[in-house]
Amino acid sequence: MASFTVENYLKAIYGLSQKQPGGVSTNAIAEAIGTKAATVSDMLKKLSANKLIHYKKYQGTTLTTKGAALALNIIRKHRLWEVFLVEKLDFRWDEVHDLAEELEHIDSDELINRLEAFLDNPKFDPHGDPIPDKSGVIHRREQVALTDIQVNKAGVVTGVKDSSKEFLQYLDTQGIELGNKLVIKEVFEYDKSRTIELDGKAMTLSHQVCKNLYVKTEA
Amino acid sequence: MASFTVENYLKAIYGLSQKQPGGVSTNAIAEAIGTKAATVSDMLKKLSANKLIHYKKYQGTTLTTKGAALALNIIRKHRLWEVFLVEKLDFRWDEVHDLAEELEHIDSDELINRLEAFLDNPKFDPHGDPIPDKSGVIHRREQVALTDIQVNKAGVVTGVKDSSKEFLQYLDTQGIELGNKLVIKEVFEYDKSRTIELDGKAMTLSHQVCKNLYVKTEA
DNA sequence: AAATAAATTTAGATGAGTCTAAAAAAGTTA
DNA sequence: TAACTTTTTTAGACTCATCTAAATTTATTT
Ligand SMILES: [Mn+2]
Ligand SMILES: [Mn+2]
Ligand SMILES: [Mn+2]
Ligand SMILES: [Mn+2]
Repeated sequence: MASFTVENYLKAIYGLSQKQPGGVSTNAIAEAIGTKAATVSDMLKKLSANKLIHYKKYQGTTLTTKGAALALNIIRKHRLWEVFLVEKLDFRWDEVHDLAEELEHIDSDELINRLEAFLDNPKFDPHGDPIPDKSGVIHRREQVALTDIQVNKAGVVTGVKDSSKEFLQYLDTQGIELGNKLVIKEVFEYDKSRTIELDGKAMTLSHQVCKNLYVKTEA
Repeated sequence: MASFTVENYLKAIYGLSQKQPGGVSTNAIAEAIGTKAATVSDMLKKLSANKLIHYKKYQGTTLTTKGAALALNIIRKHRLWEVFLVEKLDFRWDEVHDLAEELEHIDSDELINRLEAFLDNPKFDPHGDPIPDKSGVIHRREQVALTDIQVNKAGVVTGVKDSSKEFLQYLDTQGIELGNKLVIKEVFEYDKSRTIELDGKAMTLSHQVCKNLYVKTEA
């Protein structure tokens, strides 16, 4: 029903509102979508007219219930297609995002529900992000960044905060993947780097890397 | 690279040129795409400027090598997605066309080649239409319409000429599907209907139906 | 509280794809 | 051949999504 363009705006606003719950700025949307602020202003008027966002000039915007439902369905489709690409077509986790950006716009609930069943109802995508269910409900996992756990605390790698190709490929070079067990061995205050033991193997990770790696710690 | 719209024009021209090898008329394209002749005229100028078609005003159009290659790749994607939908997601053969119309525009050779391998390199789609290979080569099957074989001749159902929902669903009600073995028992000259034996079961088929059912006869 | 800077919106323009109505070309019939 | 019909193209207008440049509002500094 909604055009590709509208769907992309809604998805962008949804994503940004996770960080800026008070209202997403025009500039932030422009940057996320790769367009100009003037273009965004125009579009916000249209989205508002269609009751997809709450919008008052100069005040930033938030999704309406209707807008959020649409955004979540697109995210659901994006993540399920990513699972398909990795699990069934053997793509690597750093290769699937752009394809999913296209596939997410295929308009069929029946298709996505069958795909979900075909994939055995996965709850997380290849980057550890939760997959909204048919009603748009997301079950978030309790997980924390590696920077937030103490020395000698153990955990399992459950996701990435930065899912850029570059970061994912870096993790590949280090042999780090979802499901790995790790323990923090030492924190160097100097540069906040950490040495860890990952499935028995010792390695050093920069602060930058630790910030972007999520783990679930054992109760 | 080419827009959805351009891809749909190329596909339509390709399809129509199978019936009208001398050159496809503006009106025929308009009807196939569901648009107006004026719109098609405009588009033909653009396609011609992009060297995708041969075009002289008032003379009808044919695809260039470049245009045909693009069209065949879209057809390849369409048919492979249809196989996926039927074989992996358990859609019926009368349900997949519209979804494939969307999926065919996903722009990735890597994706479609992996999908092809995942499906075990099928040679035909769920309606019996041949799937072009990576280079755009189509291996056509020798098959004839049921109207073109003699009494007591046996054959195997290999495809449909009309792949409308209505016809496919009619075939479902009669239990006719690809792979069925049949023999023509009798032809009634009055209305050109035929009685056949299909996997042992006797039935009568109208001329209309026989025209649109393809079979491969045993040498 | 002014002045300045930054963010946002408006104004006006563009290109893709579409439409209706009118003109032109091609085809058919008398 | 001339008249009529059908097909195709052109002309002009519209929507959607975008842009640049200018105006306006809000935020920050002096
Ligand atoms: Mn992604
Ligand atoms: Mn998108
Ligand atoms: Mn089809
Ligand atoms: Mn299409």
